[in-house]
Amino acid sequence: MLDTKVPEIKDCSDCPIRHRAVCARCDADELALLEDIKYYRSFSAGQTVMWAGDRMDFVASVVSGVASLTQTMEDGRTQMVGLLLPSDFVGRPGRAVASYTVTATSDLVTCCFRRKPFEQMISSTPHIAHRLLEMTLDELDAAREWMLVLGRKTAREKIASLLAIIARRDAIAQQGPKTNSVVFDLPLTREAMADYLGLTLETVSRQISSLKKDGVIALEGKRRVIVHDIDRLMEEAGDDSDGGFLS
Amino acid sequence: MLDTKVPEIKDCSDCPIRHRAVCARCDADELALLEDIKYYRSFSAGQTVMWAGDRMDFVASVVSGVASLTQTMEDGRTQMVGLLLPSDFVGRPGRAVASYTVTATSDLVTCCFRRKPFEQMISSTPHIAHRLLEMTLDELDAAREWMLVLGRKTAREKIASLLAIIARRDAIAQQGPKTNSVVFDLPLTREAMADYLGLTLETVSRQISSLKKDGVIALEGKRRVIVHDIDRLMEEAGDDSDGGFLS
DNA sequence: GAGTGGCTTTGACACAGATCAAAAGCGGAG
DNA sequence: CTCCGCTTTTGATCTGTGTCAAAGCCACTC
Repeated sequence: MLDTKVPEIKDCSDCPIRHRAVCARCDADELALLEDIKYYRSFSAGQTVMWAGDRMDFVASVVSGVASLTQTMEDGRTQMVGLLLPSDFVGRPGRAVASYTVTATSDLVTCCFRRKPFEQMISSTPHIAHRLLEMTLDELDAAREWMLVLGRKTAREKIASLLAIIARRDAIAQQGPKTNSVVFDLPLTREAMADYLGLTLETVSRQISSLKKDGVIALEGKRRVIVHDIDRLMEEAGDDSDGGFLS
Repeated sequence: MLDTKVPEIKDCSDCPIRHRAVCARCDADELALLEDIKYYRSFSAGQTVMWAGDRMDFVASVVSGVASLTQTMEDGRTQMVGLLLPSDFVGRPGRAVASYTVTATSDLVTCCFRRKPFEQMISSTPHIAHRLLEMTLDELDAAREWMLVLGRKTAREKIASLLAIIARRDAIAQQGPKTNSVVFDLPLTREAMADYLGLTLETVSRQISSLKKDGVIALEGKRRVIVHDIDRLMEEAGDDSDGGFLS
């Protein structure tokens, strides 16, 4: 498979992630500077965007689709260490070599910035530096949340946690009237879920079947998930179901 | 136990972490501004510095000692999500409520900054903002490294990884002529190690005994560890022993 | 419509690490 | 010196998840 879709967006003002990405705080002048150093790239599902250890001459924002960050040990054990959704940032300013392998989990469009000029803009444009700090702090929180999942939760709780996270994100993105039920497509294969959760794909499959049998979720095909009662799912995840407000 | 030692440092120029903490890049003028909003606080080993959910009116740098960040589930399962060493930063600018419980693992001295004025300084002082971004990116890398340990390593590899990290830090701090052997004190109890590694304390104890039996490490008392061959330890940790340069 | 390849499910069994229990080591208080 | 409380070690057993193997399902191609 090769790159297929050419993205239709050309201008930042049409951009679907304009108000959430690194550029969120930029004013018109700043945006104009960014326009000069940016270019779009698309990848189809399964393609590797970059290998750990590769030289990396750009940083990027995810415009649409899902990408994953993974680490692999010599014997092949792999752990996903990040799930990149639209508006998330890829790459590390100040570092020339990629630390993680980045893979397009679904078809993917990125907005790339040449690294050197972008680094200069970080120094000269507080709006970008500040937004990047904020996003990095959010990612650090997410990583720490994930450490609890990896270190202390059972297989069933791990699956429920992952489903809850995706469900929550979709609930926010689709801003419907708030209900107790959500329907969404899993953007990950069983194997990718296993790599995210520190499990084997067989265990993932078994636990999904078990949650289905117990009526916590329902499936339509292999990928579409129906959650009738989010609170129930959160309970299965071992999280405070009331969001911690009342306790 | 109550606070005991009063810190001797009063001035930033004597400060042992002056060149590594958030203030590393500050010039004399900027330092003077920081001096106005800072104060030292000490904690003795075992004391809780702040509880998850507490209102938090300061951020801080660890000056000396070790602190840990932990998350706890309702049923008591605990996961350490960060190990804070001298120069590390505590707290999140822009957030009024602590996300994690912070505990002094050893006797601890912190340099605290009142949160509001510190946040203003982030906006007005690029040197601080930039250094904080850099430190946050480093912590994110460390958290992701740790996700691999939690998700994919065996108990023995987890212990070896933790020892390797502490050994590496000590080797750097003590800047001796580079040898293949290191001696250091564990700043953590078996239980704290278990909470860091997602294991039980019994498993931690057994694996340490096993590494000792196999000659990978030696112990002097319960806390002092002697590593004769760091490469051997790195191998046990499942990491690239050559640091990835040759492969 | 049969064949192919990728993903997913299910089953049988093995084992690493958890759990439960007890004893040993060690430092501080009286 | 002895007692007490805390941490650590060690032992016996249990169990959740991994491993190995086979079959099912689905989309696509020829």
